[in-house]
Amino acid sequence: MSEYPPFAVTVDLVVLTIRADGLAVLLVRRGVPPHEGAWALPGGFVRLDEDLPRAAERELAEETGLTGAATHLEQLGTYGTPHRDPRGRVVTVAYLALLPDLPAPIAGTDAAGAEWLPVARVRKLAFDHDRILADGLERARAKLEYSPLATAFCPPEFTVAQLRAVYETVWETRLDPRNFHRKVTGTPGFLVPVGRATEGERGRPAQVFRRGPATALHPPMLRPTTDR
Amino acid sequence: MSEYPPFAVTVDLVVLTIRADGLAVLLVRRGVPPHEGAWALPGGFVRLDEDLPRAAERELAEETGLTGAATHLEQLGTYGTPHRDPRGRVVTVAYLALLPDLPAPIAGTDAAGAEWLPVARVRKLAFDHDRILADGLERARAKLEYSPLATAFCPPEFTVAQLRAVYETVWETRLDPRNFHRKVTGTPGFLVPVGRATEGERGRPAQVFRRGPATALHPPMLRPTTDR
DNA sequence: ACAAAAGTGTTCAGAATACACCCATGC
DNA sequence: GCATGGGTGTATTCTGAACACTTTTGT
Repeated sequence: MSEYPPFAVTVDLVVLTIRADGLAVLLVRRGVPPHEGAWALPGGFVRLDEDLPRAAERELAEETGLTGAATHLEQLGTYGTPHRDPRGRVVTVAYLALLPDLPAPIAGTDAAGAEWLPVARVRKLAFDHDRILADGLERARAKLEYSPLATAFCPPEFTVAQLRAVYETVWETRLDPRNFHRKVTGTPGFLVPVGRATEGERGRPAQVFRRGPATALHPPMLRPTTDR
Repeated sequence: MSEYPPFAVTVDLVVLTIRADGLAVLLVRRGVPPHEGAWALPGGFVRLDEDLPRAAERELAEETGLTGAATHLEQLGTYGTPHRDPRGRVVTVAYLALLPDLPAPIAGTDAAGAEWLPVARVRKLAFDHDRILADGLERARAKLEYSPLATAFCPPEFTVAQLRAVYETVWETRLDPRNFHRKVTGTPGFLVPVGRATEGERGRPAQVFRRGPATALHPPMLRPTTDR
């Protein structure tokens, strides 16, 4: 293989979650050049014997302490402009991960500087990570419409109101609670009732659901027509 | 960079067009090992100073003689399983290209063995190209719904009937010509009338259109509910 | 005149929206 | 009781499917 141009290959992660202050992305502060001190997406080099999704899972585990089971992880795109990394020719495969709001903070992380930052407050990221983050957000927003992906932001068991909060946060809109309820419970395979209700909350107790087996939503959830 | 694991990076192309016998993909017959003699997607190594989309364009030009202007080219996904190529660790960035049916056959091509093959007749491809092709087809089918991509299969000027034929071919369905006409002409930015009509065809002459400025379709075109 | 394809009008069914209203809990 | 949120019913509006029908050409 020495006859072919040698590239370095990395994976970078757009890890999104929903917190009290809105949609947040996991960022690390770079401790070494290039871009020392700048915020960046978590990521790292792919090992020679390692599959790409596995490398993404490994990085995610290293940064968050999560053993990926409960999470959604999908390939977002590949970025390989020649001089995106001053160290040499680095091609990065970006992955999008969606996590529920974690009760425990990030534990056992490599990068001591890892932090959740509300996406609205993200400024200048290292390399081309601004672009990658923007693509990840766009992907997430779009996929809420026609896939059951919103459940990836929820814990294993959740209420319709929690799910609605996900949509409202990611889309930055308000949705009618009554029509939303009818729609999600009426979409086959989206939600399966656990048969239990919440207790100790204000107001009437809510039914508890788990994610259903559907992989696509028919009909899709529709964003209010802001004529995007 | 010598401290990081060296990868080879290639681009592979899923080039689709529509011909009299249906949806067809551009394939080359491999002249050298591995998989010598097998059909494969066109592609090749990315140069060290070359951007990824540019590498894809270059390969497309080499295989088809096209100077990409008129075509649609988008990144499809990246495939990097450790042993997908027996020569070493090769990560390939796949691109999806959609072309109108070319009046001239493929000229000035490198790979003498390049040929259009109806997608229904494709059998065993080299490497993991079966998977890449399947992903490309799925992407194309899905994007016809919510993007004006179907026009990429048409020449610069075309009729509603030609556009409908694209949908019917890619989706393998029949669409009602009358409702289809109303729908596409009523979707803002999809089509712009040239102000001319066809001549010398059977039946009433058809208005001629060009692709409009829209990048997404609202409302989307809907596949007949085969309950995918 | 006839066949063929383009394009329009009309009807009907189902989906989205808006919102009145009732239900079940904590305080 | 009252506030709070969960959930249902219903009228209205909009969209898509079905299809009868008219228009404009070639033969």
